[in-house]
Amino acid sequence: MLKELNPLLHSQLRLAIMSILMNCEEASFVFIKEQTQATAGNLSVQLDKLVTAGYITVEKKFQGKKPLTLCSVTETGKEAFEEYVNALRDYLKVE
Amino acid sequence: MLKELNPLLHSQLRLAIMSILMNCEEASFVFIKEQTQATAGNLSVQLDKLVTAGYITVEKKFQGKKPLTLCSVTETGKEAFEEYVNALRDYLKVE
DNA sequence: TAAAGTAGTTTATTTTATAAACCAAATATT
DNA sequence: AATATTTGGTTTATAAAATAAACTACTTTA
Repeated sequence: MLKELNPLLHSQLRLAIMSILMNCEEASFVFIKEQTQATAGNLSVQLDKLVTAGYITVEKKFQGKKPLTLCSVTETGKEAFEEYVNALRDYLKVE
Repeated sequence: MLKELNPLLHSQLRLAIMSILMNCEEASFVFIKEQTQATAGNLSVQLDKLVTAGYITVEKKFQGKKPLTLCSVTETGKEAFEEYVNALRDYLKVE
């Protein structure tokens, strides 16, 4: 029987965000936006959902006079991502 | 840059259906329903979408007096599934 | 023969994703 | 020095998708 796929992670944009954050210590809003080609609005909404779930943290600072939003994945987020990947493997494997 | 994930395949239930069909020659409506734990209504709708996309074929017969709906993946479906898997790999890999 | 089960489909509702509109501050333009 | 324009976002509205509930038709069982 196939396992449930965490619906919070089974979304293209949120998965892309998590994928980026799993591969670096932190990433800015602008960087994630460029990498994912997402609109700012969509990105903002999806980041919020990941924050609410406790999968990422968001820090808002200033770089000189420009706002700078930095995101990074939490321990909970890492675990959820890894569990998702494991669940997904069963769907993808073809003998 | 991350590739687009085929939205028709990036759905838990449709992915599960395709996963099952990638691993056997054909599967019945009832079998897929059991394996996926989907409701009949939801399964019916999602099968239709896969048929419309040309990813699977559905044959309706009778087994004695009971209806028997058999599904199997098409060549187009196999290709789409493999492309999806490849695109997804980039999201999952963590160095 | 009435009730319950099987194998589905259709339709309505809820959830989700996405885009459009908006806001505040900084920088560039005439 | 007012006025666009750009940057870095958020909020809200709309479109699309998933899901569940209701329904159909036929069969089996009590």
